[in-house]
Amino acid sequence: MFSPSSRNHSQSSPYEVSRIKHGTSSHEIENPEEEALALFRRVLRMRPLPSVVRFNHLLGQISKTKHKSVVISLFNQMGLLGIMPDFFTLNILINCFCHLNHMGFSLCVLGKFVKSGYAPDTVTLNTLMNGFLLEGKVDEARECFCKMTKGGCKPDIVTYNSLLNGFCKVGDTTAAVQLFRNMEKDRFCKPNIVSYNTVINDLWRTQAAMELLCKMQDCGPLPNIRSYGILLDGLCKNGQLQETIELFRNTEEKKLPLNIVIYNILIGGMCKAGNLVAARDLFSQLSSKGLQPDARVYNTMISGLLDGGLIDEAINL
DNA sequence: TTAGGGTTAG
Repeated sequence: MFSPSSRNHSQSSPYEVSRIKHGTSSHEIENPEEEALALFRRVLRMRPLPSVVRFNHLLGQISKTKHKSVVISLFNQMGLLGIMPDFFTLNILINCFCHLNHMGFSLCVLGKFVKSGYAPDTVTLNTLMNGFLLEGKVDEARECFCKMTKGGCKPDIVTYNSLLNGFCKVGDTTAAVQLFRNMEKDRFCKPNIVSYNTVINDLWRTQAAMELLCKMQDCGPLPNIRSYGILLDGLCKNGQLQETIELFRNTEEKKLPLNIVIYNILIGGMCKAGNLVAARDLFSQLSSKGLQPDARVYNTMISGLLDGGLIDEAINL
């Protein structure tokens, strides 16, 4: 039986936790979470007991409401009634432990998986890796990836992208690029737009980022507005004004849906370069493009004007 | 199939 201490819940019964949280009486069912819990309690009293599939349905529903420790408590109640967990139950349980930062318990369940004769699948792999990455444990995520794929688990695009993002977050660009190359070689799982944007976001200071964009334009997947946003931001940060303007024109030509973030990047870039005329021009274009300036754009424009000594204009903006 | 999950630009 699994019984980790919960960080977020008291020792009340699952149903009580739910009632307290939502302030309802025991007779009022107000949301799907309460409905699932009430149903679970009814199902526990049924004789003969329903199949494990029915229980999995309910556990899955409750798990989606983010009450992971409640799921674990219900799983234990199932055990007391002699309901054997199946492949799906165990994956749900692993997911709950991962979200509660109880990776030790997640690995215990994995052991139970193997002992019961189940082979962990892509869902198990992604869930475990996500658990490690949530804790910032990239090395453990990598080890998990290596061990499980060697053991026959097939990685999918999410497996790769999760690890890619993990490497980028800790600044391990070499590992990220290596993994990206492995994906390019993988016949079954080529990099997609998420993979490209993740790597471009990591390489924005380098020429390699622009080369990746060209590659996308030539061979696909086609870059989206976020790909351009990442690069425009990089060019602005590098002070490459001419390249910024060219790339922006390229974005316009491709008729990609320009948004307020793109304009804020450009306005900030122009202000930084001291080109307040261009910054003001971009700002004044917003309404004609159907875009509503938000607080951040105002902030960028006002800061630019103040830095340029145009105090009255900043006040009257 | 009942389970899981990825970029996140200002």
